[in-house]
Amino acid sequence: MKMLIVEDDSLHRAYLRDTIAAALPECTEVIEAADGLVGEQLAREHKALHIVMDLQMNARTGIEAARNIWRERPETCILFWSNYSDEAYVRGVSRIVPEGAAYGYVLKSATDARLKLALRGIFVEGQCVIDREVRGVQQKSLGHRGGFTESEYEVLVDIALGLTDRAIAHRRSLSLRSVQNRLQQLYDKLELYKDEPEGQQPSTFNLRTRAISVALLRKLLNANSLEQAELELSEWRARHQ
Amino acid sequence: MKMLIVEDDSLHRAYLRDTIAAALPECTEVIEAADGLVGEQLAREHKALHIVMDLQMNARTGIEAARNIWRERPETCILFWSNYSDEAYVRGVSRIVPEGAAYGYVLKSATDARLKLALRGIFVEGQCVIDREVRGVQQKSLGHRGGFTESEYEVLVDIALGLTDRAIAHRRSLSLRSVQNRLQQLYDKLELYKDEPEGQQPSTFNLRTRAISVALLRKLLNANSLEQAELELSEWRARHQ
DNA sequence: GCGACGGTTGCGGGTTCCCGCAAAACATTC
DNA sequence: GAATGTTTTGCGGGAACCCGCAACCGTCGC
Repeated sequence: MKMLIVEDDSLHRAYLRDTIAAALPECTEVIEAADGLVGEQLAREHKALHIVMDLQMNARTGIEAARNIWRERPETCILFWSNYSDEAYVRGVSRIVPEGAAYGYVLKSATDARLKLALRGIFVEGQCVIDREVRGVQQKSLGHRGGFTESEYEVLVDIALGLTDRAIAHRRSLSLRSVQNRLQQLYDKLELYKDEPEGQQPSTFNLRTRAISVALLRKLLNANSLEQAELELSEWRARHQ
Repeated sequence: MKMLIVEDDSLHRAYLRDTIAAALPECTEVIEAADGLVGEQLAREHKALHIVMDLQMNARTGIEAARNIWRERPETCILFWSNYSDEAYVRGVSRIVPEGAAYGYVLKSATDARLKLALRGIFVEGQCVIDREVRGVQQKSLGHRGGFTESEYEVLVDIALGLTDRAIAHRRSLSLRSVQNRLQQLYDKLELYKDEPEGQQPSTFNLRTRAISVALLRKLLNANSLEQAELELSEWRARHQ
């Protein structure tokens, strides 16, 4: 079995190497990459089918790298090993995992035992292994309890990119009014009206920017997801001269 | 010499412990904390005067913890050891370091040798040791080459929190128009007009939200600094019922 | 004293945004 | 097909925002 490690922190890389050696004696070869870009290349060269991947790297995000790798070889098994369980990450991952692929999402704060279990589960048994904390976030984002629909999430990203209503309408092929409706739903679900003072004085908050603010605080968005979205936006803008 | 380590990642904590033992043989006692909150408490209990501190922890940010510690004992020496050199962090740190205190800012990607040098420089010689990359950011933010003045930075934070012009004016004791002037300077310096298409068609970007977006992309702001600012805002709002 | 300069404030108009109201389009169910 | 619910769209008004213009201050240097 060949294993590829994609992780920018050398300490964590060393730890992974040791833990993999201990948990997977059948693993004969370990390759390492320090960022998503070379990770992608190595995966291609070595036709690696087993990958442990950090999210949050400079040259290329773990999510981007994984998407490209899965595009070429959808049967690849990938274990995402991250510090955070931000909804932005969880959403990003489940958006790209191909039909029936085995993958995992384990937090770096997990114990040795948890990580080893996940390694065996994914790479030997072909299971999906998702940490409890992560699972919680996943459920919330998909289930209807305060979760956001795909279209609401789309407009959230769009206003976070700084687009106007009109631009969003154009991009998503909607009428102006529909965009504004979605925004309203978004404002409702984010509970922007909660922390407004009671009185009738003009409100302290600009809803549009406040929405971005609380989305960031709630980890619905993060810097990485924004960067990604920015890329997609400029691609789109290039296509539509 | 007594040393306090405040760092949430156990691997990094172990690495620090080893490196400190190697670089500072005069260090007789090492205490550890896994987040800012207990870091603060331990600093108080042990009257620690030498601290290595991570930024970016859950319970309490390194910056908050350091501010509180320095408030009590301004002669404490603190080495900030962080993954990133975001302007938001650098600004946050230099905002709280007391007159004449010895401190350091070293990136986690630095080599062993660099870290050891910094440890001796700060804790033995009482120097300030700032990594080159960090220094670059610091200069830019203070020097006038595209840097932001304190007041521009203030309004940037305020709109990122989602405040209206009126609310900002109230908070900062300015007229409405002055706030809008500052916003305009901000928009200029962020070069929001750059990536607008030439034509006369209505612009694709909402300046106010776009400003937040590019500030995040440029690391002028990050999730931590926003959280912090959110706290200060709610304190302020409590004071003004 | 005086002109120059940067920062502040008021005014006004054009645009965008927020959102209630109601009609239309589509999907569900009986 | 009739009844019901959901989503989309247009209209319109009030508020907030962007910003040019002009007047008003304080601080310099001379």
